[in-house]
Amino acid sequence: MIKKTSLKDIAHEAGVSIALVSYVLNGKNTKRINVETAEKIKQIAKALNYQPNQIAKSLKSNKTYTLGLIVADISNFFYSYIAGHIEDEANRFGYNVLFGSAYEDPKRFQKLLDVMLARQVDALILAIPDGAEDSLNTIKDSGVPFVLIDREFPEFGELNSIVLDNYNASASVVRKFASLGCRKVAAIGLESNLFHLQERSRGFTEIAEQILGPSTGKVYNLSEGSLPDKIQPLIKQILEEEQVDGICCFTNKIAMATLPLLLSLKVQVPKEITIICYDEVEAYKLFPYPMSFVRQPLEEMSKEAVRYLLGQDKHKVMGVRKFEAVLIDMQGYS
Amino acid sequence: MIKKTSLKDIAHEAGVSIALVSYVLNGKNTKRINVETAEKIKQIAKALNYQPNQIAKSLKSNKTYTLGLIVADISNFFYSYIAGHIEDEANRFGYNVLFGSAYEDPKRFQKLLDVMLARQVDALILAIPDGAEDSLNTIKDSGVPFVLIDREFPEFGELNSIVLDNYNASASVVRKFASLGCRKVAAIGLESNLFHLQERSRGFTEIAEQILGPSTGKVYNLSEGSLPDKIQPLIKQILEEEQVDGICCFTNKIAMATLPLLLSLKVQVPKEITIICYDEVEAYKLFPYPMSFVRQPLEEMSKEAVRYLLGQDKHKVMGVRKFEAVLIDMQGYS
DNA sequence: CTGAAAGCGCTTACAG
DNA sequence: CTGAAAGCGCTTACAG
Repeated sequence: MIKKTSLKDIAHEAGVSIALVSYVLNGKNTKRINVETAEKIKQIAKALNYQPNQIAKSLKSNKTYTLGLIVADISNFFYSYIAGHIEDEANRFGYNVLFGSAYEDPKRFQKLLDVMLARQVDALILAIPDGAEDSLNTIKDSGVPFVLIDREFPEFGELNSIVLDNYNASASVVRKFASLGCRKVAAIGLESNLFHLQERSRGFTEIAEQILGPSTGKVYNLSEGSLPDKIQPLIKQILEEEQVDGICCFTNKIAMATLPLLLSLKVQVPKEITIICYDEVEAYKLFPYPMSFVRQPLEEMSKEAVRYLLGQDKHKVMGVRKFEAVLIDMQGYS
Repeated sequence: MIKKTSLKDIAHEAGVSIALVSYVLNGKNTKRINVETAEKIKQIAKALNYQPNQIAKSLKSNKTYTLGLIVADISNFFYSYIAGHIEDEANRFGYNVLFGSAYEDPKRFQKLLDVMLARQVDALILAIPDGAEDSLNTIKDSGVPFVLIDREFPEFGELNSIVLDNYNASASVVRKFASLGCRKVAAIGLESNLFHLQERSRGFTEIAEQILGPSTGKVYNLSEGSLPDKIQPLIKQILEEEQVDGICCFTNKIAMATLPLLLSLKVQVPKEITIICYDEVEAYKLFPYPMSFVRQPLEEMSKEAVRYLLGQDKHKVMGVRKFEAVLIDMQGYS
């Protein structure tokens, strides 16, 4: 019960060599093997409930059929949704997924990365934190195929990256605001050097300037940790002092801090303020007022990452692949 | 860059045996080794950026430092939250987590299980689906330490399980309804033989009978797939024909189908109906009316599972450990 | 048609 | 103080 059966056990039982058992069970050199011997071996393997030891296989083949996935936080729906689709697609290729959350901490990220490389993962899908550019060297030096997801680092050349076209997404957010009659909008973002967030800001400000006029699209950045404390004064400031009539939340975390606040402050949505958020969460279904959100094609993006890594093309350079967002309108129930 | 450095490389470079390098790098037999040789070896290891191959280590040691986690659906917050805490705690023990979603499908579950066992995971944390009792034999025969999470199978003896005290949780739900003045309540559950769901039903019906009177606590079960279609007629029936004044949703999925419906039907909460849901989700923060929910101590439960498996006690039988729920009141913003 | 042998990268009891 | 050797469970070129 504790001892697992190995090729040796089967070989012993069948009175043949280990090599032969290996050939039979793997269906190799199959034509030159005595049919009866083969049958007998298979019988015994089944009877002993043989399960090949993947560790031993991996040592020989240098393939672990394991995909390493490092996200910011698996308990954030954005990443768990991605993780689910990555797993599904990986399974299709006979792969399993080893995951880790780096919580946007470069040290934790590097540690997870080291562990995954030591475990000889065949490929990596990574949401690299801000400030972990050093880890890029580890990754490149390892020679393990990788794709960055939801992150890009243009200053490091054309790294394989699967990202939203964030500039464009923000542009369509601003256009949506304009079409809903907004005159002056604001966005709440995160204090971060991450390029994809910068792009959100840049698109927001530039397009606001372009279609609503100068200084109509300010972006206010908070640190993730200070959200609970600082979001309320910020919202008040934006609404009262800045006379803004449209707010865009740049992440679902920010949205989940902002929306309850609007409810408790009894701000009239969308009469006083129009709301557009990045990233779909189920929670929006409970928000009683009309709002819109930016949907990333996450399923497609996840699967694309896996297909690239496990398909034919892993040794070609993919470079940066941008996906277009879809803006979704929600009516609310008020 | 592609070729990883091995003990052999270091040994060659240092002009010593592989064994010696292994001893030095693992700090074994350390006192009987020439200090200078040791230093030299360490230098070279560092210079060549040596990372031990875990696969080879595992083959020898029969330890993979991998924890297998099979949940119903990683993209459901309930499980991704658990997964996050399991990972954190596992990391603390030097372990990594291989995960899979079985989507409540016994075949998928068995397949994931087989793969994880073939990969020689050191321990398993499992949310076994309804109808996958056969897999229990695979698990037991493997001899791999395991804990069921959020599931229990009393008909199979005292399997290690970490669960909510679901009977008690439902009891406190009913008491809460009563204290809020409800006279006749109903619950919406899932068509399933899973014991923990049965217990929720049993506690609900029995305690309702006890404190509100006969036939005051019916449970309506829907299949997960039919939720989108059948929830609306069911809610209408419950409200209009059955004259119920309190509804309990037995899972967060059911809650996320029911609550938006109440909004769109403009049902007055809590005037017409009082709502209590199982399992916390962030979304409740956006629900504009007062409601209550059953909070499972998931962090503690997750960590307990890991500690049992990776700590001292893994070869003792843990049996069923029940955790008590906490009922949380939410004011809403209406 | 089948087997002995080498080897994947490590560890460790044993011998010197 | 150090090394040769066996072995973890597999695969596979080679020999017969």
